Amino acid sequence: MADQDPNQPTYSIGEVREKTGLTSRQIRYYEAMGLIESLRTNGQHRRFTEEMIDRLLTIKELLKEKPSIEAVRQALQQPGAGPPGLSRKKAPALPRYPQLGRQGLTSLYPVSNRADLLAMIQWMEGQKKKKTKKDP
DNA sequence: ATTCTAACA
DNA sequence: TGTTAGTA
Repeated sequence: MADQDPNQPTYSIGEVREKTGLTSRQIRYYEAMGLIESLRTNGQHRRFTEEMIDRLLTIKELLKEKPSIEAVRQALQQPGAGPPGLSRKKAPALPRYPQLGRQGLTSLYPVSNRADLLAMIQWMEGQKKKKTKKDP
């Protein structure tokens, strides 16, 4: 069988916006809500594989029947919720932003959270540097 | 020109 | 959600 192409094509958020009909705002929001993940370039720009695009299309359809992001997230976790032919072995989609919906960390003690800890630290690093347009 | 995050409407 | 500000 053909192995997975290590150079799977990826698309910018602008291309994904055209392919899915979703706005960039929605795409980013769904990611922040943990409905989907995306790749990042060195400059933090999102990249999407075709599978991610399929998932976004699924989310788009699901939102027509499900009234909440919460409901869509649950529907996505159940097998068979997506397009036929695509089987999800895992559903690694949980909110990654400690500030928004849900939390990024569950516990500090198990060192099994290394990835989450690093992600949070990087997020905090980004916060330090950012400028607020409204300074109270 | 495009995207990113945060914040405001 | 859309839009805007200030960056990278």
